[in-house]
Amino acid sequence: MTQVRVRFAPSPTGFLHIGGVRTALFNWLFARQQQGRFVLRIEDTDQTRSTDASITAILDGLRWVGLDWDEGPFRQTERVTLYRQHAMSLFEQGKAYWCVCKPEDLEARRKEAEAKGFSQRYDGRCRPLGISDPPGEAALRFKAPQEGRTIIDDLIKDRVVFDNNVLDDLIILRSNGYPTYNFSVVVDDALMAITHVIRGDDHLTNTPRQIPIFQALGYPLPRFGHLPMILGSDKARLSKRHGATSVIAYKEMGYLPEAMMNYLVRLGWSHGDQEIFDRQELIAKFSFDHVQKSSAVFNPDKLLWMNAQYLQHSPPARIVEQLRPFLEEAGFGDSLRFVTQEWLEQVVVLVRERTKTLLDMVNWITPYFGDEASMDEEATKKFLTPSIAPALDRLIHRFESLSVFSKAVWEEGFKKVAEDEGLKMGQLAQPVRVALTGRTASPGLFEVMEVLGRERTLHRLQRGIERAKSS
RNA sequence: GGUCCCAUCGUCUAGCUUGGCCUAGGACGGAGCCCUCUCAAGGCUCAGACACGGGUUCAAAUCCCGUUGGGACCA
Repeated sequence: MTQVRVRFAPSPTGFLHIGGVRTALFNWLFARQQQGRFVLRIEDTDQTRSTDASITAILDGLRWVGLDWDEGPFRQTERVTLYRQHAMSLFEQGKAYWCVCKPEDLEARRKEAEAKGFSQRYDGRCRPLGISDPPGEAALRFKAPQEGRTIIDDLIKDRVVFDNNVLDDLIILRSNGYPTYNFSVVVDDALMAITHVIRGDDHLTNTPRQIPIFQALGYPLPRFGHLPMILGSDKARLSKRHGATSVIAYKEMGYLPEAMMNYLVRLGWSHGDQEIFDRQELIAKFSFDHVQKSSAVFNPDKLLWMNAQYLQHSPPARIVEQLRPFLEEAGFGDSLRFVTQEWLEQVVVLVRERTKTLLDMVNWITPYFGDEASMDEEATKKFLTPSIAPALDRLIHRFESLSVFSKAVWEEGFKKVAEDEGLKMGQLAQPVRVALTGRTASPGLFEVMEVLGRERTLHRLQRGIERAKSS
């Protein structure tokens, strides 16, 4: 059994998008499951569109989601001589020929063929010429097979059959000396000994063009697997107008990479009814048998739900780790120096079931920093009225008289005061909530007190009374 | 235009290989109820799909053919 080798081969023409991440993920999962190798290759031969910034963005994106590669990143621009050598070797073996057709002539002939309703492929007129030393501008064309059929036993689509007579002699080396996409891919996949080419199904029709090149070059064929595309809500290919498509944008919006991965893997793959998978489970359970053949619509709502699930169930320490940069960003850098990891974890547990992103979480955590809570005007006006002041005052005295500070004891004290004042739980709870957090919505009151601590709880209640009296 | 791919709730999907257990299951989203100190979370309930038409068969979401509709690639 030879070792499984897969690759992810993005073009560095922008950020790393959702679709690319999913392709990378499926490759990565398969590699890890098979104890194979995951190779990263940057297809940057289109120099007009490729940028270094984009390469950086792609690597950052992959690192963020934790898809680590075993080899590379290799850059195609550093391998151009390799492609030329292979192209020339095909020429020397009579498997490729020089084509001196001018681009404008090709275009004219194509137009004509189109008008007459004929096939628009290259007519092969330079093929019989046998030019050995082209006079000027010339491209090298591959002699594609003209008869027979090319059969792909696809890992996902099963058997796909193409008649070879639809293939034209595609250019492998342009007149400027650069290889074309279909050629450099084959040379790389062959030389890198890729055993399984797992890519988007937009490449499915490229595959019968590539297979004969592998064969002509004398390399063994990899297996192919063509993943369905990801679409936007209007069923068109996912693009910017459907919202954020860069993974890094999701990082910035406060998504956890593990939630992103879990969401993406379920987009096209399933394991019965299971929705939540940790990484090890995914590696163990992943199988091409259960990859969907049809394309899938990206659903931001479900991703948000998935993120909320991870926020609720991940170890608090993990969330704090992911949350810290967001707190810094929000201006809590200084406050962070005065709180313990333990306290932060406690606050995370306090608020997490009402948050869906780390950004949400920052907002929910805000009231627990500092001595004072920032007061929502409307909430203050509504609940901190002069009439509630006596009850709050009584509450403070009650709390102060209690020898222990604990959730259970303070809750008991609170209920007693409410009863004595003839107030329903809710009538006293809302004013207290506003006094403690500045807001009308918060976690359970006594959990809040626990996180604030005895002194700050009393202090904020006192301030609440002042507000109530002066309103 | 040519070639190829695809087709189960609005969306992601289970089921399809090996027809019957499917009056089609789960999840997101939606509606409602319960819980409740607010907001959530959670629990329960409801609405919601086998694209269409032919076959094959005692029996089809499942097999075959066609149609329609989406999509990709080629330039």
